[in-house]
Amino acid sequence: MKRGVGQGGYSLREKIFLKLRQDILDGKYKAGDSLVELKLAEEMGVSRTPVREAIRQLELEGLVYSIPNKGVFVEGITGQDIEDIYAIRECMEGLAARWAIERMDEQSLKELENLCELMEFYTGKGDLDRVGELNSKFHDLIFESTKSKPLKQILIDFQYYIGNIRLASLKSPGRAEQSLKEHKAIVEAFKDRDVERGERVLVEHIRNTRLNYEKMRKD
Amino acid sequence: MKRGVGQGGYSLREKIFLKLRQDILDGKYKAGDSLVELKLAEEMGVSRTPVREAIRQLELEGLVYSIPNKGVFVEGITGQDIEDIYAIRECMEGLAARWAIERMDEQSLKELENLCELMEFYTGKGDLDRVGELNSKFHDLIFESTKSKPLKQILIDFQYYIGNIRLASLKSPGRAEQSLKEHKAIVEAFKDRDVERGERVLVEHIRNTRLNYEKMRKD
DNA sequence: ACACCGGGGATTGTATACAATAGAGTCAAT
DNA sequence: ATTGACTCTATTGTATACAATCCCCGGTGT
Repeated sequence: MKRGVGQGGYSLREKIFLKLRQDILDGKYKAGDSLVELKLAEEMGVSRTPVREAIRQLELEGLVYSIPNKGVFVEGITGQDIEDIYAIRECMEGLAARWAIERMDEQSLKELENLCELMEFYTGKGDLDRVGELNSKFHDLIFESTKSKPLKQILIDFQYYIGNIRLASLKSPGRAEQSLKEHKAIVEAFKDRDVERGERVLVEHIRNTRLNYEKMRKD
Repeated sequence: MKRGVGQGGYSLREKIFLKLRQDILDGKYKAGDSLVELKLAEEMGVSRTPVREAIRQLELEGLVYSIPNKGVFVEGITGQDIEDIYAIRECMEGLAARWAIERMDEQSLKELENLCELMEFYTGKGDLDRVGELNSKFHDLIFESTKSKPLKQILIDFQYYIGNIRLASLKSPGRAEQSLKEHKAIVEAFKDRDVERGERVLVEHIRNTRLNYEKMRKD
């Protein structure tokens, strides 16, 4: 069996989906660009079939739109979308905090603490890419701990959408240190199983992230 | 060109996607049932290709999960999922109300009012199926008016998920009349462009819907 | 100059053919 | 009887072939 995208436990379709999504989110394809199945297939050394399937999924996620018999076009996400996503997260992360605190087991709590310590370590070293990665894992773990399929689905998707933005935001001066403090406060509240406080500090963390993004956008 | 699913402006894939999703939501396929591409394709008189694409989309929505080279299985939505969805909507519809009131144009407002009047008419006639349909349109119009792609995407999907539940709930004694009152209050607040009040009555409406659902579930 | 119409290329939509894999059942060796 | 290897079937994964559609573009008549 020939392969053009490299192995790794995923099917071709899945790998292509992830790659295309990342490329769109990275801005490699801009809004309005057309994605031609055959062209993509050749670039990746596969047939049209898995490419099509990946595109259908992107379509459902709203990252591309397709005009029958004409082509599919990148929709991308706009600045407005990102603002909206932050606003939505401010609502939903409160819920996430509550459910997670109520339902999280001890092991996950330990893991959360551990992630926070790692973030501290890499923040000290100034390796912000790694910090961003841990940051994602941190929040993913909270989402996972809510044990709520619908909530997880939304928040994880959003997390991908704004991943790059958040990383850039993390690199603005002083933000990484502030962010670390906020994460520590979250861990403390979670460890105390204090729903009220957990909700408050997590929502505040999201708000600060958003404010930092808005400040950054002006420059 | 032969067709086995009937025409209607949609591609085969899209029709199959909608049909499968409806069947899962209707409980025609229960959780754990396996969906075999070839079988479905033959049942619908089409080839595997569009069936596959539809299944990939269902997978992304979380309604089925697929084990490579083994099969795809229905995940469905559980009672817990529905409760979660109501909780999430209670958060998000507040946001939706605010944005919709701020951004809705006069024409949509008129349409909203009109939908409400139609609901009154059919509630009087006791045609609750029709009322349920209008109900969906009513809320869809609000979502649309937020002009927010991320918010729309979430709420419209959720609306599909719980569509059947809501319809059943609407048929419990007295609920239709109560629901109508709440919709009228929503329209009034929207017409006055009163964000505070709009947010309050819409969230309250969702909460009542949820409470009614929970009451109904006990019987 | 301009509206109309038709050919042909580009692109997607659908069907089919072939490859790879997982798992169940069988059968022989111990 | 148990275990281990092996074949065989069901199913998905991928590639390719063919059909339908859209639209650009050039020709033609007025």
